[in-house]
Amino acid sequence: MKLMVIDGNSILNRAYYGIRPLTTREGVYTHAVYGFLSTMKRLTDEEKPDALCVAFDRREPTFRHLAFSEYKAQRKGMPEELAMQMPILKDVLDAMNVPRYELAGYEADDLIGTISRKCEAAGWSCVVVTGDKDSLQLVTERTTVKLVSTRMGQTTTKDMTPETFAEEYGFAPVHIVDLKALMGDSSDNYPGVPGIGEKTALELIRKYETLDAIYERLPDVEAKPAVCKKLAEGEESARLSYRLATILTDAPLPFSPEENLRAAPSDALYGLFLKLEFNKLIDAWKLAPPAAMPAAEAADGGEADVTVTAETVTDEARANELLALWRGAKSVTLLALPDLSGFIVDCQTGEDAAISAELFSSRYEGDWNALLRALFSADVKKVSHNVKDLMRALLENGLPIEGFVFDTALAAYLADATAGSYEIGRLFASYFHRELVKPAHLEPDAFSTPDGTLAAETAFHVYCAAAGALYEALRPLIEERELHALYYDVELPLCAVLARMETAGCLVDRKALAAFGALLETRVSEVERRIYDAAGGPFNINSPRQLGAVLFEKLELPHGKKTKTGWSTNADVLEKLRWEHPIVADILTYRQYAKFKSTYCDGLLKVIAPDGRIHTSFQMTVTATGRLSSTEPNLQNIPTRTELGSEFRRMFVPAPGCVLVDADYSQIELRLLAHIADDKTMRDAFRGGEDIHAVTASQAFGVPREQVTKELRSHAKAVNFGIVYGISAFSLAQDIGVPVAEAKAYIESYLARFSGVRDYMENVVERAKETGYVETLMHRRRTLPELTATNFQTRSFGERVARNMPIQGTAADIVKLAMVRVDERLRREGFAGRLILQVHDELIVECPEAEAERVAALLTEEMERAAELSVPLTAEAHWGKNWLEAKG
DNA sequence: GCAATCACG
DNA sequence: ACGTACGTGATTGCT
Repeated sequence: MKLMVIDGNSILNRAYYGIRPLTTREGVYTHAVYGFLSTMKRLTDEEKPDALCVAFDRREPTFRHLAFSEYKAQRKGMPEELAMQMPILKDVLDAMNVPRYELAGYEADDLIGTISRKCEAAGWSCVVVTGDKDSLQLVTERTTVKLVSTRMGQTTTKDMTPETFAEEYGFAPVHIVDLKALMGDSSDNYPGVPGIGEKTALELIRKYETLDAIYERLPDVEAKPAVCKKLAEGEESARLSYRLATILTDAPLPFSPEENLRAAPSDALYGLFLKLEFNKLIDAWKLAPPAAMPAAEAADGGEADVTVTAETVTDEARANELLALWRGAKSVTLLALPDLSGFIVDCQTGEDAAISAELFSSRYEGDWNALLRALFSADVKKVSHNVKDLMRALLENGLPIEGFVFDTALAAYLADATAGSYEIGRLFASYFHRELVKPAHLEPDAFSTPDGTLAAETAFHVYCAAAGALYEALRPLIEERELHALYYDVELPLCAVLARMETAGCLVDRKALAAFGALLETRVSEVERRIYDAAGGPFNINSPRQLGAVLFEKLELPHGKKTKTGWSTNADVLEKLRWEHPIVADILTYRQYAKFKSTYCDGLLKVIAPDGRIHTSFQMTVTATGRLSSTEPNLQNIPTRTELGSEFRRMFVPAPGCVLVDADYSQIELRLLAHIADDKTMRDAFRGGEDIHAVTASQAFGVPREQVTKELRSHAKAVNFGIVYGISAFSLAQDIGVPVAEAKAYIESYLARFSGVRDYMENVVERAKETGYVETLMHRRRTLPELTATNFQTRSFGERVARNMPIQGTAADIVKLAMVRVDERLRREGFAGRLILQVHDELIVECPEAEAERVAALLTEEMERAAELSVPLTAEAHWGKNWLEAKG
C-alpha cells in the first residue's frame, strides 16, 4: 500500500510564483490553487497512491523559532494575493475528501516526517511531494521524495530514492542534516559554520558522513588548517543548525495511513469549481452536477416540472400543425444547424407542458425550403442564440430573417461584456451553477462536428432547453439594468443590419491587389539584399530575436528598452536609431513592405469570395466597450496613415455604375467628453465650430488663438487623445518627444483650464469605486474588478478604463443606433444603396451613382441625430469610385 | 499557444 | 516608488 503526502505550503507557493496570475470574473485570485490542483492531479494519476493527504504550516512559532530567534526572521509574509488562496485551497481539499493535517508549533515538514515514519511502521510505502530539498533527509527504502520545480510555467518533478540521492550527493539521505549543519541555510536564515559553504561542507560529509564524526576527530580532520579552525570556532553554531535542520518524525499527530484512503469527492466540489471558474478541472476530473438534470428540467431552472414531449418531425402535416402552434405562442426557442440542414424548436403549450420538435432536412418528407420560409417569417416569434450568424445563413439562402425577438448571447454580453465566452454551455453554468449535461466531444456553439451532425443532434435539445432557461433569466435582467432601449432598439435590430452587410460584402479589385503585391515583393527583395549586405550575411529579419542580435550585438547599436525575451526592436526604438546606421532605415522599410504584403495583399487575396467580394464577419460580443470588431478578414484596420498604405483603399471599389459613400463623425469622442464632463470651455469651443485641437493648444499653452503653431496644435492633439485614454506624463512625453517635466506641465495646465474635464475624471473613478462599474449614456455597463486590486498597476489600469469606457462606449452606442436607422431608411425609402462597412466612427454605403448625393445627405442626417448632446454632433460624407476617393 | 510587431479608430 | 494611454485582429517566429 502506498500513501502520498503533499507539502501544502510548498506546492501552493510554487504554483503561485510559477503561474501567471489568474482571477475569477469577480477578481478573486485563483491561480495558485489551480496550479496546486493540476500538480496534485498529475502526480496522483502517475503514482496511483492508495491514500492521499496534505500537510500545512501554521502561523504559530515552532520549537525552531524558540531555539533560534532569527529563524526565518528575514521572510516576508505571504503576499495578500497568495494568502487569500490558502482558505480556498483548504475548502477545495475538504470538498475532495482529501485529509489535511496541521498542528500548532510544527511545520508541515515535521508532520510529513511523522507521517512517513508512521507509514513505514504500518508496512506502507510513502511518497512525499514537496519543493523543499530539506525533506530529502526523509528518503529511505520505503519513502521517496518527489521534488517539484516550476520553471517558466512548466512543472517538472524528480523522484528521489536512496539510490538516486546517493548518486547525486555521494552520501546517504539522513546526512542532509549534517550537511545543513555545516553549510547553513540562507532561506531559513540559520548560519551553519560561518565561513563554510556548500563545497567544503559536501567534501566533509562525503568523507565523514556525520557532524559527530567530524567533531570527534577534529584536530585531525583531513582539511585545510583554515577549515579546521572555522569548524572549531563554529561548533556551537553547527550544533544549533543541526537541530534546526532536523525534521521531526515524532510530532504528536494522531495519524494512521488507513484513514487517508482515497475517497470520491463530495457533491460540493462541483459547485466550488464552478464558482472558481475551473472549467478545465471539471472536465479533467470528469465531474458532473450533483443530481444530473434532464434537459427538460433545465429549461425552467429545475424548479418546476415541465412535461416535455420530444419528437422528430418527418412529415409535412405534423410540421404544419406545429407551425400553427408556434405562431400562436408568445415565443419559441429555436436553434439551427449552421448549414440550415436541421433545427429544433421548443414551444410552451401550457403552464407545465412543452413540445420540443427536431427537424432535419435529410429526414423531412416535404418542402424543406417552404418550411424554413414559414419558420423565419415575422409571425413566429423566435428566441435564439447568436442571431446575427443565423440571419446571415438565412440571407445567403434567400430566406427571410424576421420575427427574432431575443438573442441570448447578445443579452448575456450586455449583462457582462468581459465574460470572454458566450457559448451556451458556459452561460448556463454561470447563470444556474450547474454544468450542462452534454456529450464531451461536441463543439458547443457550432452544433456540428467534422464527421457529420449526428453527435450534434443528440445534444440539440439540451442546448435548446438551456437557451430557453437563459432567456427567462436574461429578459428581466435587461429591464432591471435599464438596458431596454439599448437592447431592443439598437443591439437586436443591428443583428439584421450586420447580417446584410456581411452578406453584401465589399468588392475588391483583385488584379490591382495582385499587381501591388508583386510590386511590394520586388521592393522587399531589394531591401532585404541591402540589409544582408549591411549585416554581413543573411538572417531572418522577421525574427525580432535575430534582428536584435544583428543590431545590438554585431553592429553594437545602442539598445533601448527590453521586452520579456530580449531587446525591443519595434518601430519606436528603430526610429531613434535611424541615423546611427543605414541598415535601420532599410529595416523600417522592410517591415512596412513585409506587413503590407503579408497582411493586406496575401491576406485579402485569400479571402475574396467567388463573387469577387470580401465578406467580413462583424463580432458583436467581443469588445469590453461595446464596439464591434471585424474578423476573417479584419476590414477595420485597412491602412490609411501612410501614402503607400492608403493605396489599399483604392482596391476597395463599388460595383459597376455605383459609388462608395463614406461618412464619418468629426471628433465624436472629444464631443462626448465635452458633453459627459459638461465642460464649459470645451462646449463653447465645439458650439463655436472651432478647431478643437487649436483651442486646446491656446488654452493649455497660454498663447493667443492666432499664435498657435502647427507644432503646438499637434502637441495639443496628443494631449486630447491622452486625456481620453487616461494619460500619464511619461507616456505623453514619449509620444510627442518632450521632457517628462514639460509633458507634466502640459497636463496640469490643461486640467486647470478644462476644469469640467478634471472634475469628471476624478468623479467617474470615485463613483466606479463605489459601484464597481462604469456605464455609457445608454447604460451599457463594464464592471471593473481591477479597481479593488492591491496591485498598483492593476488598479491604475482600472482607473484609466473607468475614464475611457463611458466615452468610447457611448460613441459605440451612437454609431450602432445610426446604423440601424440608416439601414431602415435606405430600405424603407426605396434606395438601392446598402451599408457595407463600419469602422467605429465611419459608415460606408455602396449605392448607384444617381443616389450618391441623397445617400450622403441621409447618412449625415441620421448620424448627426443619433444622439442629442450639449454640443453639436457632426458628420461629413463624401463619395467616390473607391474607398480612398470616398474618404474625401 | 504565446510573444512581438504593427495595422486601424 | 511602482510603469507608463483606450479598444481591437492578423502575421510571424519560436517553444
